[in-house]
Amino acid sequence: MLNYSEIDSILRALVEPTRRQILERLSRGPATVSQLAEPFGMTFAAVLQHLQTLEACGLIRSEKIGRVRTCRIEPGGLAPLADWITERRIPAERHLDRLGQILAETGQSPSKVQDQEKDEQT
Amino acid sequence: MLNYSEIDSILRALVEPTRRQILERLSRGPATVSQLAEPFGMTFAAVLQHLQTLEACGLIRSEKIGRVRTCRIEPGGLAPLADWITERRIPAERHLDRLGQILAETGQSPSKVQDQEKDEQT
DNA sequence: GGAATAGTTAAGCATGGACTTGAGTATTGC
DNA sequence: GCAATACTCAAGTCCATGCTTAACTATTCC
Repeated sequence: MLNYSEIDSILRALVEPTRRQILERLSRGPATVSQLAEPFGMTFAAVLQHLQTLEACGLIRSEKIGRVRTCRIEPGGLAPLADWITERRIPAERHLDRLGQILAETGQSPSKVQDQEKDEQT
Repeated sequence: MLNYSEIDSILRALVEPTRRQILERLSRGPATVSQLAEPFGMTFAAVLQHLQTLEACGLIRSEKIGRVRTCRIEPGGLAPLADWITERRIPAERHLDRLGQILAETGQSPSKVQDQEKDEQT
């Protein structure tokens, strides 16, 4: 089973538009904190907080050489969320398949079919 | 290009743990508002607000028959987010591939390779 | 028709998180 | 050494959002 709080921290990181923009910028190549802060109409400190959030949940990685910190995408960072989505899409689609199948076979009312499916929750 | 605010509304919906739990419950089959509210230690009205949020961004669908509203998963609801993730993973991985390739071919320092890649931003 | 049920809406409170300010530290260039 | 650069940290403000309460509507059962 997947780590619940990992998904939580990734979603909390991605929900902020500025952080998504930072990710887009970094997906085109590494950048320093100054370079990342420059295009945004906000303070250096604010961007730094976003970077810390992104790094804390494993979406980016950074390395400080001298006084310069360079940030880059953590390649597998989005994998947990991608997996979470996959896990939630498959049951939903299987459910639909079974529903359609049973309806076609028996011609029962949808409510009766739903009652049947309740019993098979795994 | 993908609709920016669609991703935004989906992420805002998913970031709330209660709403993710509601989705998990619904992925096992349809449920009424009362049924969905029951397991949560919060008021009916609060759960209703979550349901409205989920429906507004296309993650669930609901239908009212008589005085009972039945909710179910909207099968394609997570697709825009899944696509967004895919689009962001591929460039990141391609970048890594190119970096490795160039390093292997030329034996240059990583910083020089990064400078080259900056110029080819599309 | 009237009570019970199922849901809906609006207003207000409380908390979390984004952002700013301002002060501080480490590194580099002269 | 000292000024400039690049970043770091802490405290405080402000606003969005989750939750509650309370009043309301529509439907069903007797």
